Amino acid sequence: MKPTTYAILGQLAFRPWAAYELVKEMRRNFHYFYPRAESGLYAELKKLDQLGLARSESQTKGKKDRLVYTITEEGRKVLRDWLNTEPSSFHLEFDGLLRLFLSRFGGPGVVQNALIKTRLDSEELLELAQKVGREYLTGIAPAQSEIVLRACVFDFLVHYALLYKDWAIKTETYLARASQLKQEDSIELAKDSIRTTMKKFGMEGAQLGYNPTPPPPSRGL
Amino acid sequence: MKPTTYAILGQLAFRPWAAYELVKEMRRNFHYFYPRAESGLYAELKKLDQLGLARSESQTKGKKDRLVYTITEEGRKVLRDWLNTEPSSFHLEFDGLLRLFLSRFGGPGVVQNALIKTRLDSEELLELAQKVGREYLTGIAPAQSEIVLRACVFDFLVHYALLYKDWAIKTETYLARASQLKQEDSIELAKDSIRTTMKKFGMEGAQLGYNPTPPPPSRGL
DNA sequence: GGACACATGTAACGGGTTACATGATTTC
DNA sequence: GAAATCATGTAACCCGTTACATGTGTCC
Repeated sequence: MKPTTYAILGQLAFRPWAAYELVKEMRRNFHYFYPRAESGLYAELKKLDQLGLARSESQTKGKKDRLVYTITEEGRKVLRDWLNTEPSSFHLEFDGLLRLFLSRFGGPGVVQNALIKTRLDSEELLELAQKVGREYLTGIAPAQSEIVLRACVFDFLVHYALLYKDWAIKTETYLARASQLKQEDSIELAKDSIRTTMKKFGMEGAQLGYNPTPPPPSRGL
Repeated sequence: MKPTTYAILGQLAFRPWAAYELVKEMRRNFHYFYPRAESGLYAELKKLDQLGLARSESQTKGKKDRLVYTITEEGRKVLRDWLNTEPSSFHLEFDGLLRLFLSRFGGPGVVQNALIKTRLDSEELLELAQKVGREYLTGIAPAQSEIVLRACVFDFLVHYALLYKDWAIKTETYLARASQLKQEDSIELAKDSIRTTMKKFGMEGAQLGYNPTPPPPSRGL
């Protein structure tokens, strides 16, 4: 019983699904916070059947047979038990940030690349979120009756996407600025940035290393 | 050559490290956006040596020998090449959100559990971030000279942590409120939430499904 | 001198992905 | 009727984790 199993079982708990539809729905629902390769899902469904947690029934649609899976009582019980289990922590892998971190060992395009990729991906997510949001508002979403819970997921996902987008944009600006400064000034800029973030969120220590009277930048004349 | 390899190689590019220190530093640096089991890192170091991307030299500290790894020219080249490669997308696994999504199939504590766990984890990250931030501001951070780039990472991580914390808190409130409403009202609440989020971020379609004159809640008398 | 954290691994296991395979169905 | 897309898998592989194993400083 691996986590993936429960994700599928959970999706099955809403209603019976034909394999393909189930897979598509899971992509739509989980892709951004619980991504799994589609091939794995088909395999997992077979196993659920073998274990007696779901039953498959062949239905004819058009000329092709398709397997429709239904959760069993046993399946519901297993799912319920898992849900009463301790959740594990969120877990992120952010390649772009790693590259930024190491960017001084690469060519000049590394940072740009990482930030652009981040922005594009976040925008893709935002598109999707927008589409889904509209569906719920117009009442045509496939899981309309689940709207109360789904609104939480929606909310998370939108803010999550915006985190990346905003970060990518502001970081681009920040690094562009920093690259035009003398080293010591760029260091001050960095400290300012850290200080600002800390202050913004009420973290203690934000006043550290503060230069009380920064010499005004001498402009000509 | 897997991503982990490059992460280590990258860390090695800053300076030579004794295995243990390297592992600790990587934990500190990458744990929240590129987590890897420590045992794997030791194994990976050996492989870097075999491949000629790093060289290990035994040094004596106290009475015990420790291997100190240094990146080679070849290693730097490999790292550089990788950095010029396309980054992959960010990739999140958020068990808590999955559980929230499926919470109606579990007992009553599921949602609470998921939200509490989320908040605790986010607070842990915030603690760490605060500590690191202070180190940079006071100038005692181990990679002080990297401050310009690290400030970006810091910024991301703080906002990332706050995303979870804020979300957990507001979701708790939202769901508590929703659970006290009649079903139709909770649906309106959900739609409002979706609408608000969409509007807040300038997404089109936020006006959909809007009930122009919601009947004022009738209060007694 | 017993306990506990430090420091470094290794062997086995397992979950998940990649890449491919195959028929059916629609499209032009 | 050729090409593309739908629908469903499967077999191989690989990356990473878990769970241990072992010696060594260090603290009371």
